Order: sequence, then structure tokens, then C-alpha cells
Amino acid sequence: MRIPKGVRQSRLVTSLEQNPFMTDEELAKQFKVSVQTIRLDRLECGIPELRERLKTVAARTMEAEVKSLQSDEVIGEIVDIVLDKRAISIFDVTEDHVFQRNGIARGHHLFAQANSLAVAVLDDDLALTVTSTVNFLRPVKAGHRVIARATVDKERSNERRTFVEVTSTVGSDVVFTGQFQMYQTTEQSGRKN
Amino acid sequence: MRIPKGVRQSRLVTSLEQNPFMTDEELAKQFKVSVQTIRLDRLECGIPELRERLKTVAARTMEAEVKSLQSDEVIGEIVDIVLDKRAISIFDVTEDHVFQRNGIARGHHLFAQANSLAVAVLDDDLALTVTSTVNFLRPVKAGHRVIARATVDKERSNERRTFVEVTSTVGSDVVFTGQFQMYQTTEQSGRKN
DNA sequence: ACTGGTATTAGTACCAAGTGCTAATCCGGA
DNA sequence: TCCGGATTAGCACTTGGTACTAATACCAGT
Repeated sequence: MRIPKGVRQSRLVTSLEQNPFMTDEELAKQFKVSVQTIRLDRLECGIPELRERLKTVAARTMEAEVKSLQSDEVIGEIVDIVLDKRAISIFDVTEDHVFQRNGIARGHHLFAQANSLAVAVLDDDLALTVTSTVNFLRPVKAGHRVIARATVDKERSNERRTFVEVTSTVGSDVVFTGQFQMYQTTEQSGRKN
Repeated sequence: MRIPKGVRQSRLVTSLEQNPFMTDEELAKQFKVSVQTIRLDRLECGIPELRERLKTVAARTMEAEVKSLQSDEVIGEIVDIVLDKRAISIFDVTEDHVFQRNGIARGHHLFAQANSLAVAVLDDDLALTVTSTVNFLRPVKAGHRVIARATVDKERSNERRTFVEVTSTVGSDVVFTGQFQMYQTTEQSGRKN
């Protein structure tokens, strides 16, 4: 019993987390025990066999690929939209969006949600952001659901420039506001809604 | 010979691209042929067996996860940095970053690069963006290499607020400028939370 | 020194999802 | 009718396991 069982098992776990591709035989060599011991260890730790591990890892990929494709075009899920007037999107903040050090969401994610919404609310094939001023009012953390509301400011808009105001809230707290000046290319005169 | 061999094989390929998790037996049922026929088809098309497919898909995940971890904390690669003074990062725009419709980079990616750089240039565990004004001057397209230069504006900065200017260029063209007002917490004991 | 209990190792039968090979059968066209 | 590609069947073998049983090793307590 070179190294105690418990130590070996916890090393086994971390080893497989890092590299799930190892067979029992390879693991046996690494830990200098028999294959059977590795099997028992996996059994006790509830670690599935190689093929099952690969299956779940692969499944995670497929999901992730679908997700990244979806979430790429628009950050946040648009739940309500009246073209050229207003729109609402929801963005659930996860661990992936925050600084590890302090758990606060990185600003560019909130910007991305607001910017995406500003683009989406304009009924235009080619709406681009020209200028934007944004305020991060309160820190947002993982688990928070950010609701962004965009409204088109008709007063200030003209043929080529459209102003969109975005206010994002978590619960009843306003966490972010932004003004977006957008550039549009299609003719807006005939189009009305 | 219900459907010709060629058609079946090309369907097999697309079928497995969509869902690589199918066994030969399941595929045989789907195409209403024998398992052996599926095997021959795979052989002719150079499609590996289920386990190999899962292995490569899983491997892709692991890579992607490493990549997303890296690129998550900072958007763009920081190539030069003098803390509290200036910093430079490089961000290569790919197809993933542009609107399919017009091939122009979504604004929030340029914002993210600039914002990440503004955070990085401050030698602080807890630098947060408070307010920002940004200008998108020229469209950026896939293949472009965006170089962002951040400089800390000492004049306007005080204990609690630091001003960072970011200018991003593609070649000799300035494509983006941004002013970031940052909140810092270092050297003050009364850290609010 | 003997005993008990845990840990480890060994060995067997079996499974899934294949490869590789040979052989038989089907089926359509000249 | 015969030929040839397409299809199907069958068998041995491989990997990386599960499930189970049995043997052995080792350490502690009395």
C-alpha cells in the first residue's frame, strides 16, 4: 500500500477530469496498481467507463456548438419586440460571464446584450452601431437575470441616424443604461409600423 | 435497391454529421438495409466507427473548452502592457464575429476587446467599468486584425476613478475609439461590496 | 501467534460495437 | 441466360469494459 487508497482515488478523479480519455489499463500503469483496483476505485467513486465518459463529453460539445451558434447572433433571448419601437431581451448571467476574482459580470456582456437588442429593434438589414455611451450602475453577478429594455427615440432620430435607449435591470434594480446611435441604410420613409 | 447506393451514402454522411452518436444497427434500421451494408458504406466513405467518432468529437470539446477559458477572461491577445500606463492587444476577427448578412463585425466584439484591455491595463484586482463612450468609425470585416491601444489618462484620474482611452486600428485605419471611466478599489481599506 | 477486516489481485464469463474476411444470394441489364 | 455489382450472412477476433468469485496480502488488536 504505497499511497493510501483515499489519496489514490482523489488523484484518479482529478486525473480523469483533466483527461477523460484514459483506459483502465493506462490508469493502472500510472498509479502502479492492477487494472482491477482501478475498476474498484471507479466503482466506489461513481466514475463511468471510458466510453460513457467520451459520450457525455461529446454530447456536451454538440450542445455547446448549437448554443454558441444561437447565442452568437444575438446575446440574450429576445422575448418581445415591436420593430422600430421597442424590444425586450433576457440574459441569464452564469459563471462564464463573471470575473473569477470577484464574481462580477464583465461589462462587455451587458454591452453585448444591449447592443444586440439595439440592432434587433431596428427593422433593417444593415443597422450598425455608430456611437454609444453606457453606464454600469451596479455590479451584476452569476445567477442574475438581466432584462434589457430598448426603446427607439423617434424625436432625435432622422433618416440616417436612429437613437436607441437601453435600460437593463436585475429585479427592480437598474444595473445598466446605454444610448446607442445607430446607422441605417434602407430607406425609412415608406416603411411604417 | 430502393434508393440508389450513392444517395444512401451521402445521406449517411449528413446523418452522421448531425448526429454522430448512432450505431451501425440503428443506422441499418433507419435506412432499411442490413448492418453489413452500413459497414460497407462507412468503409467506402471513410467514416470511422462510433467510438472513434465520439473520441474526435470529445477531443474537439476539450480544445474548445480550453480556448473559451483563455479567450473568456480577456478578448484579444495582450501583446504589450505597462501597468497603469498603456497596453496593446490584438484581436483577429473571424466569420464568427460578423453579421452573416453583411459580413461586418458586431460592435460588441470591438467593445469587448477595448473593455478587456481597459480592465487589464489597471493594476487592480477589482477594476470595473463605470461609464463608457465608444465610436465605431469604420466597419471591420472577417480576416481583419484589430489592434487596440489603451492609455491611462492620468490627468483626469483621481483616487476612485481612472480614465482609459482606447483606439483600435485595422492597418492604418482607426476603426474604433472609446473612453472608459473605471472604478478601482486598491489601496483603500473600506472596500464596499 | 492467531484472527479479522480491508485492500488488492487474479480469473472467468459475458457484453457492445465494432473490424476483417469469406461466402452466399439477389437483382437488373446486355 | 449469364455476368457483375450490391447486398446480406456468418464467423473469428478485438477493445474496453461489467459482474462476479476466489485467492492473496497486509495491518492492527488482543
